[in-house]
Amino acid sequence: MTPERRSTPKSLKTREAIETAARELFTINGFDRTTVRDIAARARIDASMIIRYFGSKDALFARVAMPDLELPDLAAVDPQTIGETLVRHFLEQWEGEPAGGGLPILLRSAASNPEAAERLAEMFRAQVFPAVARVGSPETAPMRAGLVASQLLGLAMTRYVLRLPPVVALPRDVIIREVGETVQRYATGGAG
Amino acid sequence: MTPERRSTPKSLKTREAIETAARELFTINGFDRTTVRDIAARARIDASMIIRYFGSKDALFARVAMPDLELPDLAAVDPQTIGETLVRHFLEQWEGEPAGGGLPILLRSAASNPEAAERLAEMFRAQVFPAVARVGSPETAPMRAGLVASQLLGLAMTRYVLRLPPVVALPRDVIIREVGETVQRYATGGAG
DNA sequence: GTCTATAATTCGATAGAC
DNA sequence: GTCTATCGAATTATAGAC
Repeated sequence: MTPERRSTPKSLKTREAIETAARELFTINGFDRTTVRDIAARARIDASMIIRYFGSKDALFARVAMPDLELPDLAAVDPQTIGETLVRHFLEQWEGEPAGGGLPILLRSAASNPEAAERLAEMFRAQVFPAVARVGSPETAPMRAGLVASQLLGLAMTRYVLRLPPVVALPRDVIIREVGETVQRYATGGAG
Repeated sequence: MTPERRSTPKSLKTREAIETAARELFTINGFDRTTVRDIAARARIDASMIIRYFGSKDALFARVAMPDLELPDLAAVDPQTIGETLVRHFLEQWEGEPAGGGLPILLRSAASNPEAAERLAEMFRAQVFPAVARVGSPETAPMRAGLVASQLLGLAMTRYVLRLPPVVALPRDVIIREVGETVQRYATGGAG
């Protein structure tokens, strides 16, 4: 009997082990400082398997660095709490699952990897901009979304990448309140 | 006659050529993606000269990546305009001189280079924190300074590193007004 | 499907001639 | 003071045995 063609458990397990190890190391050290050998060692397989399964280091990175904010429908929430909702969701995305959602990977690598930077920009354009556009004047939407992005990315940079002590120490509810107020003002164009 | 010992014009010129090239490339590509050969080629000298003059690539990076915000004395300005003052100064620091002040270098490399990250954090701790501490309750100073840092770094990331189009397109006075209002609230603890 | 062995580059850094 | 030549280590990726 030939083995079932629709699923190969052994190789699937190896693939997932590689992807998990890659996500963890890319998140911690960024693209440049993560080697194929490091990933292989963590996944407890041989380095050549990574090339065999994914073709190249770049292809593996592209595979595991596909963030999705999975933003809630902002039209359904109270317009007065849009800021807090965005910040809360953003925090959960970062701190939720291990190696949260591909976003940390991109932020780590965006500064020195043009492809990662483009992908991060694209994610904001595709997910944050439309959400913000819905709650204010269309003509100021790009500006408002850009300001929202600047605050959210700055929060992530200082809290998760730079790990500035006072920002790391901030309780989650304080961040949601304080930064939420800023995002609220940016998103709704409080100053016109 | 022995040549004057106190100054060696030839070597000084070479040193400066190396430092200038290094600043430019570190700013564009970050630490990891900049090779000593790249720097040598841009400075139009041999790669071995860089090691001879600076000892190592790390030492050269440390030499050219020493940012100084040169913040104005915030005690001397109107407390109601501290936010705008901080943002305006921050923008001028970035956009002023070529390869503005070492700050872009650090931001490019901070995500994947722990030493650069530590140095960037130290710069904020040494220069932004005291300035913010002066205009509000001492016990909330770290939190307020951290929030200020998050917004300023996020602005830099989106405008100069990621180059998000709507943030790049923002006129300088709009940034000073909008982001300045946020920084003002963070710095003075507007929400308690 | 997995591993050993290695090719082909590229890196930072060194030695020494001139 | 500058360059040529090169070392030794590390990198991604490949070829082929089992």
